Amino acid sequence: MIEEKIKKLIKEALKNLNIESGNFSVEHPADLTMGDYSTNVAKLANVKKLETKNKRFTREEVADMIGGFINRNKPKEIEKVEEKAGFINFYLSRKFFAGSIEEIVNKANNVGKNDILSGKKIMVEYTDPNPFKPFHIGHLMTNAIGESIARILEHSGAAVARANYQGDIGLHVAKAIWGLLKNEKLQNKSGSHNLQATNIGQAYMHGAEAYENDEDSKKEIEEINKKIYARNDKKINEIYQWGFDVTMEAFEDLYKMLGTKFDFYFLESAMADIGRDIVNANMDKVFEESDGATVFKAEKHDPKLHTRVFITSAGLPTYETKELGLTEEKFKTNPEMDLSIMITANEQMNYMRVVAKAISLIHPDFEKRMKHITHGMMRFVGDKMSSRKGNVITGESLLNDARDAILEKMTDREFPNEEREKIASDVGVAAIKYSILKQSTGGDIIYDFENSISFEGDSGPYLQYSCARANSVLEKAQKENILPDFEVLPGEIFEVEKLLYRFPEIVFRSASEYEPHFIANYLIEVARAYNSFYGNTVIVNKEDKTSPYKIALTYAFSFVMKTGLHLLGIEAPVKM
RNA sequence: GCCCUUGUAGUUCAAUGGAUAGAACGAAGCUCUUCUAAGGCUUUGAUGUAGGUUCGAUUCCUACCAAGGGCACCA
Repeated sequence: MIEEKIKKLIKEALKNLNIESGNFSVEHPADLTMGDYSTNVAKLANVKKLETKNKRFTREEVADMIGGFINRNKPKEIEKVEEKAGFINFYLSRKFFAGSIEEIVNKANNVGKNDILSGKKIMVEYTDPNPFKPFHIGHLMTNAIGESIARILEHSGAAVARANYQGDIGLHVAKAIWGLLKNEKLQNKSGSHNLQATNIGQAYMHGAEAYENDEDSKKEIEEINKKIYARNDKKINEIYQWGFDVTMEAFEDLYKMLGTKFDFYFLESAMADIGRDIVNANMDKVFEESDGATVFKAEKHDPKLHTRVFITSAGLPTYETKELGLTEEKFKTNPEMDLSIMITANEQMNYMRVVAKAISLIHPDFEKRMKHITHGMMRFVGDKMSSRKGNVITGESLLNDARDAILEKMTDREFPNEEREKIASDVGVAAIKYSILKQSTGGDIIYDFENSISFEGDSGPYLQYSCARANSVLEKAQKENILPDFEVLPGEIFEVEKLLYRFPEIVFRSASEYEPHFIANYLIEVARAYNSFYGNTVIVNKEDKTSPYKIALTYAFSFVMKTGLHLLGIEAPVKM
C-alpha cells in the first residue's frame, strides 16, 4: 500500500532529521491539484531540539526540511514532494497510476473487495412492508439502503442473509379487512396483482379513516382484530388469506424489479406467541404489571429511556413483544450469526432502544450482536403529493412513473421492445435509488418527484450513461482490434486515474460506517472525470500509440463503475 | 417539559479537526464532419446565533434560536 509507504518514509525523515512529531495523518487532499497524498506532520512537529536562541523554525521551514529529505529518498511511485502552507504534498508518478490501472483491469469485477468481514455471518433486515397496506415510498427507501448495505458487507467478505419482517397481523390488517367487508367491490379478484394490491390499500385507508372518526366502526374494527388473532371466523379467515396472498405476490414483483432476493421471511403473527412466552418467563425480573397491562419500565435502567407497553390490558401483544420474539427467532434460526442488523425509519429509534434494553436484560450475549440503523423520512416538497397520473404516490406508482418517463426519453433510440422495457425499468430504479443513497442515511429526504426521476447531473442514470458510453468505446476498440496495454504511456496523468485507485478505500469506509453514500458520491466524481476524459480525448485511435493504454483505462473505469453501481443495488445496462 | 435527529449557495445534497468549504439543479454563454449531447467547457453564489477547546472548527463542547421525530396499551 502506497499510503503505508509514505508513512514509513515520513517516519524515516523524522528520525534522520532528529525531529519529533505527534500522531500525524496521511490523507488525500480535498483538491487534486494539491497532490495525491498530503500530511500535516510539519504542523505537529516539535523542533525545539534544533532551535537556538537566534533561530526559530516556522512550520513552512519544517515542512521544507522533511519534504526535502523525502525528495532525496523517494521511491519510484512518487514523482515529487512539495511544501505548501505547512503541509507536505505527495504527487504520485505516471508509473504508479499505470500500475494501479493494470491492477484494476486484472481484478475486473472483484475490484474493491476486502476481507475485513471475512468469515462473518450477518443478517440484514430491511424493507418490512405490511400485507394489506400499500408499498409506500418509505419502504422503497428502506429497501434501497438495506440492499446496498447488504451488498457492501458482502464485498467486504461477509456472508449476508437478507431478511424481511412483515406485519401480517395487527390493527392495520383489521382496518383493511373492515374496509373490504364494507365494500366488496374492492375485493377485485380478476385484475392484476398490482391493481388488487392498490384496492386493498384503498380498503385500508377507508378503515383507518373510520377508526379515527367513528366510534361504532372503531369497535367493529377492534372486534375484527380479535377474530384475526383467534382465527375463529371463517369469512374473515378467507378474506385474510386472499388479501395476504395478493399483497405478498405484488411485493415479490417489486423486489424483483428492485434487485432484492430475501433469504428469510419473518411474519409478525408467528412472533407474537414467542414474544409472549419471553415476557411471561421474565415477569417481575424485567416486566411488571401496570394498569392491567404488562410494561417494561426502561427508565429504571437508563434515565434516557421510557416505559413501554408489551402486553395490552386487552391481553394482546404489542409490536415490542413481537420484536422480542423476532430477535429470539433470528438467533435461533442462525445460531452462529455474528451480527444482526435492522434498518428502519428514525421514528422507530426511540422505542427500539427500549426494546433493545429489554433484550439486553434477557440475553446479555445478544446486545453486542445487534445493530439498529435508522434512516430519515421522505418528506414532500410543496403539495406535489400526487404522481404523474394524479394518484397518491406509492412506491409502486413511483417506480412505474419513473420507468414511463425513461421510455419517453428513449423513443428516439433504437432497441428491441423487450430490451427497451428492461432498460427503462433499470434506469428508473437507478434514478430513485440514487436519489435516496446519495445522501447520508440518517437525514430526511426532501422529496421532489421530478427531481427523483431526473436523468441529468447528479443522478443514477448519469452513472449508468457514463458506463454505457465506456462500453461503446470498448466495443469500438474490439472492432478495430486494439487491445488494452500498458507499454506506451501518455505523458499526461488524467484526473480519472487519480480517482480510480481510491475505490477500495471508499468501499472500506462504506462498510465500516454502514454508509452507501460514500460510494454514491465517489462514483459521481469518477464518472465526471471519465466523461471529461472522454469529451477531450479520442480514445480509440490507430494512429495514437497510447490508445491501448487509454482503452485499458476505459476498462478500469467500467469495472469500477459497474461494481460501484452493484454496491448501490443498481444495474448497469450495457446500452441505454 | 424530557429524550433523539438535523441546521452549509435561491433549491437539494457533500466535506475521516486541516489548505481557496465541493457537486448538482436553477440562471447566462459556448460545444456534435470524433467512440451515445442522458455528454463536455466557461461564468455566477453558502457554514442559524453567541461563547469555549485547538497551531487550526462546517466538524468537538456549552447555551440559545429553528425544523422534524419520540415520550403507556398503534406500528
